[in-house]
Amino acid sequence: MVVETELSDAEVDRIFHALADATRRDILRRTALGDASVSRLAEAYDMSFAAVQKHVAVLEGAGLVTKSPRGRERLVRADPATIARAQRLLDAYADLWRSRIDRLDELLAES
Amino acid sequence: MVVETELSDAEVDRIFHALADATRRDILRRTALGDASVSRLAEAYDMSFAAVQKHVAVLEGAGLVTKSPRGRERLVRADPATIARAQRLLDAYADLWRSRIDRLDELLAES
DNA sequence: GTAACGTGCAACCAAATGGTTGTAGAAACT
DNA sequence: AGTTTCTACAACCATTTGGTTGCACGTTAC
Repeated sequence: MVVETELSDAEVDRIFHALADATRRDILRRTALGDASVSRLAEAYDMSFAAVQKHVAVLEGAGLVTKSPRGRERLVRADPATIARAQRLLDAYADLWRSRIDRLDELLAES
Repeated sequence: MVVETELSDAEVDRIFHALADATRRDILRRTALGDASVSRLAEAYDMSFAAVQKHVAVLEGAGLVTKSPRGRERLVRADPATIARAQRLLDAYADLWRSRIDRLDELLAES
């Protein structure tokens, strides 16, 4: 059974903030396809290793990826559970919209 | 028929950045439930009218809400199409993860 | 043991963010 | 006509962000 923790505003902030950068979305894409070390990821972008390290830290702080030591390197892997949580957040807004449409339909039906 | 425009990195940046703030998410929630003027929205938050105005501008820049003049006020309404686009973006990452699982399953099946 | 590699972290810097106050214009009310 | 309401926008300010370089430390390779 899934625990389904409640997300605080700050946590949701971190998730969407982490997704609001093309480099971080690309890192998420790569690590969703397969684990990669930080230096391996850094090779792919036109910026310093430290910059990529910071991006990974932002993703990690949002819970979108986890890091596990493997020898001298750290393997970065995407956490699908957090992605699923973000999806459900957007579902909630879509639901609000649908409920609004339903209410408008009711009002129109009453006339 | 739906046009289904391709989203640029900058547009996706704006969508997720707009969602990365609790006040803006609440504005989106309120306007999804029903249109509201900027000043009506501003009453709900403990900050200046100008600050709320800026938040609405960020949501508008991301395409998550639209503003239409109604007398001297501007009605803010949520745009469900952009919310749906954001959902599909997250779907894409979830799909990547699923394809990875599938590949791992194949590898295990081969052994 | 020494050199090279991978990582983490601090210090620094320019630009963006999120808030403020103030000013000004258009629409509505009396 | 004059006042109030709603909105827009500029200027300003503190903090955060996203990048840099440099240094320290553990791990692997020779």
